Amino acid sequence: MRVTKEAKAYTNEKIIEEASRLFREKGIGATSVTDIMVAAGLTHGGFYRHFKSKNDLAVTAIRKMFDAVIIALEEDIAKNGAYQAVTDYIGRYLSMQHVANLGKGCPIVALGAEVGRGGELYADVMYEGEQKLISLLVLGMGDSEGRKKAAGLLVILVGTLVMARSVSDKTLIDEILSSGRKLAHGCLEK
Amino acid sequence: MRVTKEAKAYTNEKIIEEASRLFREKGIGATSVTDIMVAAGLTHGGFYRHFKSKNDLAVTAIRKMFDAVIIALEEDIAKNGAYQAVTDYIGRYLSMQHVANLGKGCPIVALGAEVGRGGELYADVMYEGEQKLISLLVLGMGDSEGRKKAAGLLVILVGTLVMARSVSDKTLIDEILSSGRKLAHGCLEK
DNA sequence: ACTTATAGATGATGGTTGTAATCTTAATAT
DNA sequence: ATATTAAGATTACAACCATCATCTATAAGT
Repeated sequence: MRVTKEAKAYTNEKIIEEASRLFREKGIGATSVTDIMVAAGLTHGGFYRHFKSKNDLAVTAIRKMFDAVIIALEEDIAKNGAYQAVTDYIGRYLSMQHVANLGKGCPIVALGAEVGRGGELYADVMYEGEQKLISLLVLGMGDSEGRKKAAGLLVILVGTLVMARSVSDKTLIDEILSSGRKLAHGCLEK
Repeated sequence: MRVTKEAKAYTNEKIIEEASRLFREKGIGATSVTDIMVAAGLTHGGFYRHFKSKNDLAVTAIRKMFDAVIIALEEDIAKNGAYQAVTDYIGRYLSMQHVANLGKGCPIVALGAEVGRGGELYADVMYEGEQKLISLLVLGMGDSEGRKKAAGLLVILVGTLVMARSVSDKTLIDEILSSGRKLAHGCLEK
């Protein structure tokens, strides 16, 4: 049964949305096309009317994940100024909620290792997203050598979250997070 | 055909060895039992004479990966002193070779995200390995608050490598690595 | 020497995977 | 109003997957 253009556009967005949640929750390889379509309330058959392949969707979904982070950060910068926005960002990033909420979390942490194995397939989207994110973080840094320092901040955030998620003891997670926060705030000084 | 005890022990070790390479190269989920057994020069059937399940092997293999790092670091400490050994470790960790050589690299970077999704399955081995590694890194740190600083150093190493591997442009990788090195050496001061 | 235990090979299990063909139905284009 | 197009459902595919049962040949225990 054919549907309206609007309905198709809605479906398309829904697929991307569910995919970007599932990919982060379970990994790209461990998420099947059927998983995604069922989550979107459809059967698997219609998938290829929307995307050329699962990899095609994955690239689109990763771009979407970065966009969400970037738009939220931009808005916060516009509202509260860059320094406050980046400080907030650190707080959110290195929170227990971010450790637990795989599906909405940072794509670098969730997918970095997996896309690193995929050769050139995902390198471009990751590069683009990371660069845009760093550009925004720069605005909140002290100043000189801002870009290098911002990249350093992102490295600390990513490393902390990967390590926090790799263990399960809450007390230990707290320790890792607080250690990461200290390092991260050190990046903002001067 | 039954084989000698020695032959079985050799096979057992070979399976673990090939698995720890393949798991890091392709991920645990993307590596099949058959992949591992073929790499070890056998067919898939004998696998369950050695391990109760694929997950059982994965836990063993992860422990082995950490052990290799830890033993090498201990030896370097014994030979050249802790400060020099940790400095060397940073150099090796944040090298182009480590970015490229997935199969022999740091298990936290290669598997951190994937085991983070596996619930309690792998949390203990990861915890153990990370703690032992941090204990050794402490020896090379300035002194006071050594453990917290060592954890911070490991966070920086992990974050840098995850990011470096997520992109493919050599120049960019170099930039990320050099930025990580600067941060890492900053941890050693004072 | 003879029995038993078992490492590894072969083959089957029931399941899942990404992708493609075909069908149905209703939205568009004419 | 009719013809065409295409979104999504159904079904089919060939290829995998982890695990298990069975077979074999031989090492280990007696």
